[in-house]
This record gives sequence, structure tokens and C-alpha cells, in this order.
Amino acid sequence: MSYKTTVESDDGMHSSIHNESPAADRIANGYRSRGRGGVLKKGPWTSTEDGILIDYVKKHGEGNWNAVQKHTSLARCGKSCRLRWANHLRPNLKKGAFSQEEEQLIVEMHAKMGNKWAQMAEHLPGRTDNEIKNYWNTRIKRRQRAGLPLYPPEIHVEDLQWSEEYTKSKIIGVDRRRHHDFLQLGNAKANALFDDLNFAASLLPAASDLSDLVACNLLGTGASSSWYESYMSPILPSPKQFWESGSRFPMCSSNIKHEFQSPEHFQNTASQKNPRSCSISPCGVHHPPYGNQPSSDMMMILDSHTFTDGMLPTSKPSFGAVKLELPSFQYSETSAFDQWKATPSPPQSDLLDSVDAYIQSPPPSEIEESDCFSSCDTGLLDMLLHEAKIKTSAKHSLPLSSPEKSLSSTTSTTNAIQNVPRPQIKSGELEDSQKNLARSEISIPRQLSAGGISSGNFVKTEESDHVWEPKRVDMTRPDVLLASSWFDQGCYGIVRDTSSMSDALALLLGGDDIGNSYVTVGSSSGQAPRGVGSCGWTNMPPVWSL
DNA sequence: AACTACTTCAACCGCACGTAC
DNA sequence: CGTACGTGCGGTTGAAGTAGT
Repeated sequence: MSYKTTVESDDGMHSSIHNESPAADRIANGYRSRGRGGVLKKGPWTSTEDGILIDYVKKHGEGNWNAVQKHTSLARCGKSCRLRWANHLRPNLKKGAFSQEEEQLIVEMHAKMGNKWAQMAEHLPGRTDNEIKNYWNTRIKRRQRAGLPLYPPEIHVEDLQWSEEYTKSKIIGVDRRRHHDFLQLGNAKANALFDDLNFAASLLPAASDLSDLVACNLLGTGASSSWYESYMSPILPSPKQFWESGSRFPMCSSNIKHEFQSPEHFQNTASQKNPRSCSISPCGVHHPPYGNQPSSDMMMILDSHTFTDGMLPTSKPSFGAVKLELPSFQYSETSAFDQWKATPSPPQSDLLDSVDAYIQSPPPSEIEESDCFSSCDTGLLDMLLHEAKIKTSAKHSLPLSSPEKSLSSTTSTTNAIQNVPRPQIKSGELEDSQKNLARSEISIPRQLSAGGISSGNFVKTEESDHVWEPKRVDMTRPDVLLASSWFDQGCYGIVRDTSSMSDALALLLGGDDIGNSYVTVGSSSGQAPRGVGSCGWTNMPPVWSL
């Protein structure tokens, strides 16, 4: 059943003309109901339609797109008209391939903004968000296939000078200094590191903590970054509630997750990807298709940009899907963009050098496929293990007393990680090594909890020259309950009493479908099922107990 | 030349937000 | 305050084009 033919339109573009067909077929063949018996056309635009739309805009101006079909013979919905105008018909559109300058600008902007295509388009005259988005998506695929980091090493997106407006609008209740620490790491290389680490994390539960920890250490308390928040947001009943709570779940994605993951969960293939109905975990409603552990959003991010291409069997669910949307330093102000473009480079830290080393140095080749993770791409495991090696070796090169004040806390916390022995994993030892990794991470959050995170909103760093005044914490707030409950467990310890946590979650998620579906409200036994399926919160063995 | 796999990109969809009523 | 509507954005899809075999 052919319903359209391709013709050459006036503007040289290939357009398609929908053949006349019975009304019943039109909906399925590019037409949809327009109410009142009319139909709205879908599919490629014809030059005739373009002409009608152009005429309309000439007469009435842009906007009020839904009126187009009322005032013209155009059988297109308003959205379609707006899109056609914005992407193809409006004047001063630049067609053709992106120039080198444009490409570089896109990369830099993406490093800063994440997938804010419309904002990027504002800084690329004549380019549309759709163009940029398509370009980026193809670029990602190319780089994935080539095994290259998302951002080329030469891309140094340097320190950002954040506008007060941005800070006010995006950073709520965040310690400014910590925020600044993170901003200093608003660097493409760091972004690439996060990408890779997160991806590694998706393969290895312990590694996910490595990812979290490294990220959080890099950031001081990464939880206070907007990027981290962007990761965190899916775990919450709604972004609005989250923002209105003005609170944080420090280290949530790594900590609580840490308590529940195990290789068994990892191997479990029972659960299905179902973002709407998956179990509510403390850190993510997105459920990894492999294993039904409540995973962090770092473990399973529903995003179209994944590393799966060429790296994991694409026939499988996107296990290990890693959100490539990078730190969404979402500029709300144009001026902010202009500011960072003109901002001189800050001194590069050793930390970033080590990041460079991580990104640029080839992964080790001696690691053989593990029995436990035979289904995983060993190259990715290599990547993780390689990162561990880098960390181990870097501890000798990173001075403990970094001269960069702004990175002092970052450096110290990074050293905390680096001082943890990293096992060299060989064939057949991966499972053990995983445990070791998990064990090795245990000490870190304690340092963090002492030096970087504590219950509630009190954030303290190891910086001796800064005294952080503890904020008064409303311990009745569910988010605080959640955090305090977790900290009561020693951050990475076994959950001995999950009642307060579940209660906090119940409060947090109260009234929400997700929460109601998967959180047993008011359970105080600690044995009640809190998750979906067989994966209760308390029946998951800690990683190191396996 | 034929087939397949891959890439590109236009267009659609769902969602969120702002505004008017 | 709730609802409807208009608009914009980001993610996704699928047809057309292209490269490889």
C-alpha cells in the first residue's frame, strides 16, 4: 500500500506527496483526525504547503500556529507548522554542513549545557535546535564506534563564570563554595570521565560506586551540583516536589544502591525496563533491565544516548545505558554563555591531568573475560579496571597539598579514593575483585561523611580555612529522614533498620503512583517488602558479604 | 547490479510550562 | 483554583540516501 511518492520540490528538497486515499486510510497513512471530521496531514511537507505557510506568516507573522489551519487550506497542526517554519522556512537559515567553528562550539556548548539544543541554537545563527541535535547524535555514534571519548582531549571547556542569575535560578540551597568546586570541574574531560565511569558503573555494581565516588569526590559533594541533581531528579516524586523541598540526598545514588547490589542481582535478567512501573528505589525509578536491584539513576538512565552501540549486544535491553547528557549547566541567561566563552582558563589541576590520563591512555589488554560477567563487553570492564589502575598510579603523582585552593577539597577527597588499594583483576577473579572494589570503597564514604557530607544539609569539607556552619535541619522532613537513615547505617553498611528510610520514602512518595506502588508505607519491621518482585530492600546482601 | 548495513535528517510525539479564562 | 490552550523543548522514529560487499 503505497501512500506517498517522492518528488523534487521547488527548493530542491525531497518532499513527499501523500496520495489520495480513503479517509479511513489517511490516519494510518499520514493523516490524523482533526476533530469535526477534518483530517490533519502528517509526513513530509510539499512545496505547496510550504508556500501556504510562508504566505500565512507574511500576512500574520509568526505565532498562533493553530490558527494556520483555520485561516488557510493547510491541513497541518500548529505544531507541525511551527516546526516547519522554524526548521526550514524561516529566513536566514543556514543550510549545509556545520563548519569547524560551529562544530567546536557545539561540542563546547554541549559540555556546558548538556542536551539544551534550543539554547545552543541561540548561539549558532541560522542553525536550528533540530540540526544541532541531529548533528550531536550522529557525532556521538561516530565517537562511540571509534571508541573515542565523547569530548576530544583538545576540548577544554574552561572555568565558568556563573552569573548570579544562574546560580540563583538553578542552585537551590547549595553551598556556594562547593558549587564553585564543581564548576571548576566543568570541564569536558571531567565530563568524559563521568561518562566512562558511569558506563563502567553500569556494568559493575561496585564500579558504580566508584563512579559515584569519583564523581562526588571530584565535585566535593557532587550531590550539590546541578548535574548531580539532574541525575537525582528522577528518583523523586516529581522535580517540583524535589525543588520545593530544598533538600538534597547526598550520595544517594551510590550509597543506598550500595546496600542492595550484588552480583546475583547483576546476573538476574528477570526484570524488564519499565520506567513507569519499575520498583522505586532510593535512587532511581529506572530499572535496569538486567537484574532487579534498585539501581541508581546512574546505573540506568533512560536516555537515547547510550553506549550500547557496538559495545553491548543491541538486541538486549539497554543494560548499561549511560546518560550522555552531560552536566546540565543549563544556562538560563544568554549572558552566562557569553561569559564563559570569554573566560580565561584556570590552572589545570593534577586531578584533571589524571582525568586526561584516564581518557587518553589505552585500556589494558591483559584482562580476560570474566565468568561472572561474560555477557558484558570486556573492553568496558577493561575501561573500568583501567581507571582503577590510573587511580592507583595517580596517587603517587598527586600532591596531597594541592596549591589550588579551589580544588583542595576535591584533591583531598580524590586522594581518599586513591589511597584505597585497587586490586588488579585477572581472569576468573573479577567477582572477587568486584568485592574488593566494593570493600575498598567502604572507607571512602566515611571520610566523605566526615569531611564532605553529613546528615541533612550540613556540608563540611576538609578545608581547614573554611568553617561550615551547620544548617538547621528539620528532622521531620522525609528527605532528611531518608538521608539520616542512610547515614545511620554508616553510609555503606548493611541496612539494619530500614524503617525510617522506608517511612521517609513513603512520605516523599506519598500520593505518588510510583511511591504507592512500590513502597510499603509505615513498615517498621525492616522485613517488609519494599520493592517490586523479590528484591526487597532488606533481603539484598551487601556487596562485600557475598 | 543487487543486496545489506549504516547514516542522515525531517518530522512526529509526549511532556512541561506559561497564560488566559 | 482548575482547566484549556498555545507554545517550546527534547527524545524518538522512519524514510531516504549512502557506503560497503
